[in-house]
Amino acid sequence: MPAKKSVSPRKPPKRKAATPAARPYHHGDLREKLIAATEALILERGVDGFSLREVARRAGVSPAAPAHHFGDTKGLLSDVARLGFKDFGDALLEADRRGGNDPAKRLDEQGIAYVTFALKNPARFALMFRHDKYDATNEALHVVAHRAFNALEGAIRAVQGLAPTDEMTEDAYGLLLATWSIVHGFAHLALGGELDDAARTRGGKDAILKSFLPLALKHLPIPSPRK
Amino acid sequence: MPAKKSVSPRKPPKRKAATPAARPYHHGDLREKLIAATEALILERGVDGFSLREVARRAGVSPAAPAHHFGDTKGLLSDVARLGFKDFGDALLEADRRGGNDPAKRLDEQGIAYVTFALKNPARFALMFRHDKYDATNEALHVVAHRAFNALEGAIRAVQGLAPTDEMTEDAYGLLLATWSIVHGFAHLALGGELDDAARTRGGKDAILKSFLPLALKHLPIPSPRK
DNA sequence: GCCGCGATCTAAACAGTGTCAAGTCTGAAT
DNA sequence: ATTCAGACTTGACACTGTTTAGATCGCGGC
Repeated sequence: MPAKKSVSPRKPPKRKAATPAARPYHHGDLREKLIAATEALILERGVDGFSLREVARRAGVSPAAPAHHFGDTKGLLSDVARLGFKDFGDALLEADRRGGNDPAKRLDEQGIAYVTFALKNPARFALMFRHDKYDATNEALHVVAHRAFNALEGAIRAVQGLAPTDEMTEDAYGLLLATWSIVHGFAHLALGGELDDAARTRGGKDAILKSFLPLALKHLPIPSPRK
Repeated sequence: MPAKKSVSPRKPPKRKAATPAARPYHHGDLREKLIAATEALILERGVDGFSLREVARRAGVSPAAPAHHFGDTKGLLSDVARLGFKDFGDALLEADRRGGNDPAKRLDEQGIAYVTFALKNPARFALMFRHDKYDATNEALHVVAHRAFNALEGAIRAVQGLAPTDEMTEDAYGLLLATWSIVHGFAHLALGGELDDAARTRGGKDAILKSFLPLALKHLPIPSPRK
């Protein structure tokens, strides 16, 4: 880094350099760059290994630069979490679509998609459910999070034969809780490494998704489309 | 703090103060004091709000004092987690005992105990499943953690009619996964505040434990003793 | 043409963190 | 009585997030 600068003692104060975007003071895409750097960093070091200064360092700006775009650390992480919830909701809705007209299949596909997303995007998923790390009052975030949740509730309603406007019955709510709990818990156990020992003895690397998850989901009393 | 010291310019180097344990340099119970302070602190500020210096401050010692008893921060948190797993295992085994000879009741009681422990000891529970916060290679910790897990597996075996020496069938392992996932997921959702909105509209403060949890557990296909 | 101006970024500082190296104190055994 | 190992303190270092003041850029209005 310093090698580059040592050539010219100070940046030549010419009005315009030969190349238009040689070393722009404004580089314009800093916001996106910071978000990308954040996602890479939490993937490498985990949510708690995140450091605002390290992100700024990777983006090639000063430690105070991110503040202008995101306010503070929580602001940046809120935006990353928001993007995570967006993709998460997309994945669930896509799975729901795959279920077609079969309510049980819709639910089954969503359950698989829920856990799959968590395992394919461990850092984002971990961040998304670490409420202390981002701003809970962020409205845009709340919207996409609710959208993802509603995908699940929609399938539950279909399974129970409820119209979207019907009030949730106790039984329907219980099933919603059970389903959400089981996929959420499975994702947490898998991400926490709690299933690694078992995976080592009972099949290969991806036994968790391919074998364990269906095994567990089979025990939810939904008329299973896949037996 | 300084007010106390300003009275005497320096501690009088008398051999023995009038009161034997007036301001002992060694106070002997620092280890326990640090653990207690840690549990209080993570309860107040969450696992991430923990600070080794703050704990030392509360125990009335210098920032470097804990190092001698626990090595580093992870050492201290490992011990706190270990104690948590000890009590957790106790709670599960006690619930198992309450189940008597009814395998389904044993499992049901353990499920309730699992979530109840999490909600009554939110900070400890959160720490216990934050593997990055403590030393994973800690042997004593691994022992008590495994003990808690075995309580659950024991009930599953009983439900499936397997002897303790029998190999777990696929179905039994699936049920174990499903049960663990559902209680673990439920606990995480509840602790994350994910159920608070629903709890507000569907019953009072403790609707989560008294209403939601049985509602969810009912959907596990175990011959329920309480129907 | 240029000039100001808001947006963007830097530099320096502050309070806080965990950990380490040295040094000081203490209680007890020798 | 002196030694001595353990318990603890002191001071330092490198790191963190955030704030303040100032430098720089690009663009719209004159």
